[in-house]
Amino acid sequence: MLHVAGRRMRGGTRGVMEPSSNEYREQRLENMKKLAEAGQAPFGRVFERSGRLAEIRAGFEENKRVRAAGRLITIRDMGKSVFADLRDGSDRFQIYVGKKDIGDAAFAAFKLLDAGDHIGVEGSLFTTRTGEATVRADSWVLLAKALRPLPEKWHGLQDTEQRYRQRYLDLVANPETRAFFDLRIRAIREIREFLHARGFSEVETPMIQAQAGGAAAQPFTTRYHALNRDMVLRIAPELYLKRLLVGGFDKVFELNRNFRNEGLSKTHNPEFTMLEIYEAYTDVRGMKTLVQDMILHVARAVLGGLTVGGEEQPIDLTPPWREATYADLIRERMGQDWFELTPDAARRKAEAAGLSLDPAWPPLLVTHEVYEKLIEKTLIAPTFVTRFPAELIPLAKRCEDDPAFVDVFELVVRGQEVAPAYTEQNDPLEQRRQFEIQVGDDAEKLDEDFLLALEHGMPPAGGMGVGIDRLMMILMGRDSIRDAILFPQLKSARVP
RNA sequence: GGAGGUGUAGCUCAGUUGGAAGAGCAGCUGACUCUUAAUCAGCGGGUCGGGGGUUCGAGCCCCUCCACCUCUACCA
Repeated sequence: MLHVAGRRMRGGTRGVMEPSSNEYREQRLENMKKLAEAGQAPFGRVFERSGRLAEIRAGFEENKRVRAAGRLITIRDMGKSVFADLRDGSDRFQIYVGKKDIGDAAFAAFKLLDAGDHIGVEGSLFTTRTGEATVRADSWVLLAKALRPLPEKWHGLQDTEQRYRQRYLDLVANPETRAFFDLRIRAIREIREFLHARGFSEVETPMIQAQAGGAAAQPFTTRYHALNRDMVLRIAPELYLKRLLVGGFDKVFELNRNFRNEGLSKTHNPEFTMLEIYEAYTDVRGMKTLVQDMILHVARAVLGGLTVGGEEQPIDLTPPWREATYADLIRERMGQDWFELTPDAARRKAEAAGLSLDPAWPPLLVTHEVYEKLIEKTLIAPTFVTRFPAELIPLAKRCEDDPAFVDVFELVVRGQEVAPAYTEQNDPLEQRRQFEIQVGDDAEKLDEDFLLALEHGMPPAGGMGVGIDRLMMILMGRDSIRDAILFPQLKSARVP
């Protein structure tokens, strides 16, 4: 086996990813052997450090004794002295290893180290002639040998496939990747704190369910052996969160993974992180305030301001955000008489605008295609699109003044749907009718357990879902969801 | 699922009309006690994604398979 090295797998015979023997690995194995002979165990154990490198930097004092640990990133060998950079999860820090300081044997052994190795050093802090804070080592210990080289230091790791398959290399080699995920982590923490501060309880509901509900998507199926039956992974937590409303949780949220059995695209990953929020005794207008406040809070906390999305296409989140009805947006794009046109005339007009339409589609779907293909992607600044046709959304309540529409909004930013919110349907009889329309003749698919819960009385409530991966894409100006997820789904490189 | 693009050294990339596979970084050897992409001298390193074909000759042309990227389809 040659050269696989985690890069492209060999074609036709899809090899299981296995260690390749190459020159680099052989050399490092040789160095490891020599280090062991010099008394350095290649895979060490605990090393008590004075602090992370950022803490050592913050507490810098000339001649202060410190113990520092990290990964060797670069090594600048000057002969009888060596400068090298250590990196840990917090910072980069320079160390200096001088032959006179450390002794001939330890110095010779130090030269057997390779970039990528983890070491610990003990020594005193000083400032170099060029003004850089540095640890002058008087002893060092190997903590872990790296048998493979890290990606190159200038260009980092560019190969998209390798960046996703071996994300750890991307994280080591490309600081901006690490920075993105640090911000994602921070944003999620801020969302939780924001909701906790407003009295919401975070809950966990089943991911393995007998029946998929709460959205219209294909589920992943799985087999529960002990019960001898097929189960599905949830496509949404909605119906369980509503059961909790019945049970008396009047402010709840869940922030976790959903699974949808769909194709991959730059905006779709089959498992994605979703925030769902339900609050009793409010409605979609309560959700509007909540989501706006929440996104503003996250933007301020994580990015320090309300201009988001990076430099290429900055988006100003300063409120108030635009609000427009679905029908008005359609009329704005397709003409004021759109809803008075005959179905044929509307169809011709949509086709003239560049859409290709399925002949079987009723007027409602033709109109919705106009919205999805011609309008949504043009909404760059945050926009609440309200009052969708009732047929499209079976889990929401009708508008009080016009039952043809439901009392909902969809928050669209940068042409992407970020957060749908509803005044939730709490009438069990009406909910049953909607489900019956949805499932048609297949009565077995009716979620009787959920309807039973509703019959015990669900308080009126506002509910909302926020796609966290897409929210991060918008905040950070990334075009691909694969850049927003640590380990995005890829086709397998392994033999089944 | 469909269309297009891409795949060359560990990494980042060149490679002309089909005519002897290259550079930088990394690696190895040597020099060098304040470097910052250290510097200087020298040396190795290739299944050109896999398989098949055309040709005197293929990294380059053809077929096929694999992966990634983009568009598209599916997706409330």
